[in-house]
Amino acid sequence: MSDTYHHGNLRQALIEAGIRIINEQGEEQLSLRKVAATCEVSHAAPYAHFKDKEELLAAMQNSVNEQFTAQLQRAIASAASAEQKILAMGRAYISFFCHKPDYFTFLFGKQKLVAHLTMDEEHEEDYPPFKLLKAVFRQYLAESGAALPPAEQEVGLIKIWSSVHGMAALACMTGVETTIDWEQIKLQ
Amino acid sequence: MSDTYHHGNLRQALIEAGIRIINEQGEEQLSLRKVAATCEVSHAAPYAHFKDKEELLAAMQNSVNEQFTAQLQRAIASAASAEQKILAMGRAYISFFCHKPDYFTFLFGKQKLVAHLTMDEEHEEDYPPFKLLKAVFRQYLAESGAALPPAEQEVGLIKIWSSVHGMAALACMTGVETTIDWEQIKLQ
DNA sequence: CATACTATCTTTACACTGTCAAGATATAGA
DNA sequence: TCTATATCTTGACAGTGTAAAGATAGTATG
Repeated sequence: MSDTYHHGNLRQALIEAGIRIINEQGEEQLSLRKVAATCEVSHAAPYAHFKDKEELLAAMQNSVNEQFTAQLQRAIASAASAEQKILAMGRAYISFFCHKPDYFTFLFGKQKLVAHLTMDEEHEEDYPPFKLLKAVFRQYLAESGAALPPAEQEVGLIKIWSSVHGMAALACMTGVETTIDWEQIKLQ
Repeated sequence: MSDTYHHGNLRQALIEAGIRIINEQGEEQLSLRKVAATCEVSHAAPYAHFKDKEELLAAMQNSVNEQFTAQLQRAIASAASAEQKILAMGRAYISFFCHKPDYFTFLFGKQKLVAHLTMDEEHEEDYPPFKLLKAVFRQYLAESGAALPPAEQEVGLIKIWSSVHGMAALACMTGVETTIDWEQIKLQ
């Protein structure tokens, strides 16, 4: 199969066009027909390369994940110890998605909630469950007598929330809830 | 405006029907027309109560969040210290979504990725970035000389991943990246 | 070279979606 | 009783994913 068939390499072109649309217009604006039109091809042409819309989406995610993995790999290359590598991965992880925020929602979903994850009291009313955790966390800080600066308070809060959230995700999807030792969640 | 107008209380009925559809058929199967049909009402009737499909979705999320908050509140009621409350909230958080897994994806998005968050080597090939973290984490365990049981290994891994993931979400959505002290991510 | 074969792409069609506009209907208030 | 308003129905439209049938162009086989 040649490289300059009817279109050239439509499969790859569709993947790249889809990713470009997501970055420029957001995921909810992505449709098979629009991707096909971007490649100047009929609306049913993608079905020669992908069984589904889902299969194109999966191919797009694979492509993004390759870039993501490459960046992580680059980050740990120069780190000495494993602990350093973990920290470097954390930085690279966040850096990657900060430069391409649409990739984050594309890979992980909506996630709008986390915008409320700050300790300031302005967005207090936004997300009730998190408001509750904030209040309890302030109480915890008071009890433990620690006078942390605001930035560190935020980090502590995020650590708790994201740990629990990640565990809930794991437990929901895999059902391994009972194997988790909850005492491990404790602060510090 | 009476309580037994044409339909009774269509607004509430639509919200409940929508939630039921999500629990029984999944979110991707939810459509305005199907919700309307479930309430035995014409396909345009919801527009008397909701401007958008999005507005109905938001109302449904509010309803679920109310249940969620109530369960968290119940959990912390009997806890003595703030630290105990945080742990109780963590347990209640996970318990809530374990009993209604579709609520989790409904509120937080896809999240299928986290199914790979186990330390067993079977799903190793699933998600390359996470595979990388797993390898580095094993290396870290070896370096630190700790012989943790598998369950605790998983918890450590989840703590790191979910912390970084949660911080990436925060940084992407709010742009507060620079205020975070990364040294805090360290293990323990 | 001629033929058959296969991958690729187009055209047409269908059911389904969200949304809007115009009209019907029933309740509330004057 | 009359009017106004909220609620609901009907009908329409553009856009969606997808399947079927046909056209086209490359590849392989004789």
